[in-house]
Amino acid sequence: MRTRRENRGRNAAAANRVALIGAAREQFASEGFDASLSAIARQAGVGQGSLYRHFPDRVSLALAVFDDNVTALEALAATPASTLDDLLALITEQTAASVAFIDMLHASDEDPRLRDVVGRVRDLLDGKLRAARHDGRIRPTVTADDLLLAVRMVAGLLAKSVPGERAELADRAWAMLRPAITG
Amino acid sequence: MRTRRENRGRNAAAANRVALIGAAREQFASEGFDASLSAIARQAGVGQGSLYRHFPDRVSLALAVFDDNVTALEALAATPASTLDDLLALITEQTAASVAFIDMLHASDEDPRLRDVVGRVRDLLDGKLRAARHDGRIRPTVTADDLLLAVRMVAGLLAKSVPGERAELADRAWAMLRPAITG
DNA sequence: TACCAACCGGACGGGGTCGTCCGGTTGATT
DNA sequence: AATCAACCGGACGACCCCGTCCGGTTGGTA
Repeated sequence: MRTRRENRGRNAAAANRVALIGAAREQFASEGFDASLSAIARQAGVGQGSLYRHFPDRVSLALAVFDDNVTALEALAATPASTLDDLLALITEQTAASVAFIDMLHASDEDPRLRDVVGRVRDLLDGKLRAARHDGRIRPTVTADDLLLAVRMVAGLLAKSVPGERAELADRAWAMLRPAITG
Repeated sequence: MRTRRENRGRNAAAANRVALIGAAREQFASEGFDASLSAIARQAGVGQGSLYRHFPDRVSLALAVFDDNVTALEALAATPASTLDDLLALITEQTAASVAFIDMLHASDEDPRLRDVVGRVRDLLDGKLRAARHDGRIRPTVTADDLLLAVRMVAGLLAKSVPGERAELADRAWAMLRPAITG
């Protein structure tokens, strides 16, 4: 929460943008994708006007927040040493950290920008899956869509649970799902 | 949606109650546990006042709606011929039919009445699980809590999906989870 | 210094919900 | 017919959110 005096004037734009993204990250994390935009502006110490000037709609704000997440996933996947399990673990960690990221993974929403995010995640899973088919013990019938389904199941479980219990719940959930993947 | 004239007067109470439960069932099904109470009263063709007179709070209305669901589950479980799979199938069917029932199954909520509902479901799963340990092929380490976890995973998946896709999604989800149960 | 483009905060209108409160209707009872 | 307990619908005040609009501030520039 920034003070209200320092963010006026000509070159406050960049700082305001950063503050908005930070506040949005927190609100999205706890409240989900439908978090109140007013609350985000409030927490950022910024007027409603500035919020809408920087981010014309809720989706563009969400993309600014969660692009970091997907970028981190892509960076991990690009490391040849990283395994499919590593990737699933990071996704799980990210979902545990933010209800809105869970919401984005489901994206039954119509906005194509949100579907693109899911597409990127799916592609990463697909890539690692192909690599793992050779290296590890992967059940041959498993598809990338199956993996995405599993991710969504775990995510949906975490969505409606107390943050403190998420890590343990995720472990139990993956313990049940892993046999279906590794055979 | 009832007409507005027939539900005045001294003995309209019972009819209003029925209309409210019906409207609530529909609204809860599509909007989830947080459905608008105003909308429910509106759809029932009943004033706000009557809604709150019959059901002082949202939970009591939800209980009136979903007691039927749990009763049906208990009836099925009481049939000796019914299997654990039958029970899981009916639960899945009920969750697919109502977002609010999904919400109730998670009940990270503090209200003890909601937790009781989950408790009843858990007990049913526990009973059938014990029976199935003798009859069918059940992995011995599986507990009732594991089953509840699986149910919640599938439910959480269905919660954020288009109703039309739910049946197929549920099938795929259970296909992945079944190995963890039957071993 | 005087100007002004760029940017800002927050008020505002429109819309929704919640829960309460009350005047009005109904029909059983006397 | 007169009464009145039981019950009803919906208005109402308090609250919140969304998205726009505008007067006000800032600081670079001439």
